[in-house]
Amino acid sequence: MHRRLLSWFDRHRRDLPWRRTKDPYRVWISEMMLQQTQVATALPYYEKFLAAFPTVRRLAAAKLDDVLRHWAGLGYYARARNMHRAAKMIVEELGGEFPSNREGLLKLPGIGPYSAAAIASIVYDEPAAVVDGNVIRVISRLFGVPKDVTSTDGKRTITGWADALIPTKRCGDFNQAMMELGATVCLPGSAARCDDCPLHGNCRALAAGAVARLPFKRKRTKVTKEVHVVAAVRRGRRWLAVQRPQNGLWGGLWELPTAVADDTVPARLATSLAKQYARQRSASQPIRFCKLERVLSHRRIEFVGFRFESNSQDCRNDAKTRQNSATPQPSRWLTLGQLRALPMSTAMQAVIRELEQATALQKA
DNA sequence: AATGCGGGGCG
DNA sequence: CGCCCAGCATT
Repeated sequence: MHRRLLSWFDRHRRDLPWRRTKDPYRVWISEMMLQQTQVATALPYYEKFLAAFPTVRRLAAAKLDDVLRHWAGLGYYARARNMHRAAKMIVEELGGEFPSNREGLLKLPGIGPYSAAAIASIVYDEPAAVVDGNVIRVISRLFGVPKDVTSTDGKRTITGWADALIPTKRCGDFNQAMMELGATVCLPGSAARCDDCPLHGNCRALAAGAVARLPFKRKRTKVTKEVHVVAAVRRGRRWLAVQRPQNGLWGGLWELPTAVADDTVPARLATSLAKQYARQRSASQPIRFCKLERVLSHRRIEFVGFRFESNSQDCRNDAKTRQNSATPQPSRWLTLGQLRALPMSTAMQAVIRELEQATALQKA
């Protein structure tokens, strides 16, 4: 496999300016530019940047504004700021010499696992495997990795394969070949050009007809964050429970009066909830009894619960479902035991457990 | 483990 | 236009 890949690389490698040198400074600049950035985008910047800052000492001596000016348009400007800082560190602390191994490179700002391995392997021939987006794609297909590559476990698996594959000779070329394959042949989705791939005989995804589906990535269901305010209103031994609307989240389940917090202060929102559902003109001082988080498939909800003491005596209508214009949802005054018998989301069950503990503590 | 950080390419 | 791409630092 190494032989096939490297001979393919020898024949098909793109002639890129940073491949004509083993100067660590120039390789470093290229690797910084290529983070999250395609070759075609970085290309016009590379020579101009090096013309302005031909050595690490010149870069270190430059004004940050000047460095940023030459970076303008490339994006992720922290890369330029980190490069400037790293250049100063190299000049002032390392006598102008680049760290000559992965370990030392990793200490520089802006150089993480990928860049450290890339520079160490290309410049110093250190057998450190790179894992970038291209390598993730190639390896996930080659070995048919069924795991979500955005997860810690999936990333560990890919890195494990990469470390196992890295040869002791031509390490830099091997790394570049893997990335080149991903960038030009083993393309995302159905753009993959498997007919042209030097490893098509080794590829489990190709054999299984799964190329277009790999690498597997968890759907980025954008998780929205919400704060739900809960009002626990007590009259003697009974608490006010309401039923949620039939449609939507937790449709038809019961709960303590709850509302999605907007900009208002949670305690104020809870107070207005308490007044509305208990049909009172005023409410007691809110006492916070819980703050807990529940993660659903598409949202992360923080429940903030407040307890209220109601002074009205009218609390014996527990069995009856009540309807009125102010509270369109059915509501009941119930003991904790009765409350537990109602269908409720696990989130609301957790809130009520907190409520029980808080009131038990209060008695004790 | 989640989030912010740009800009380019795609359909 | 919205969606996908994907290293590092920070929290």
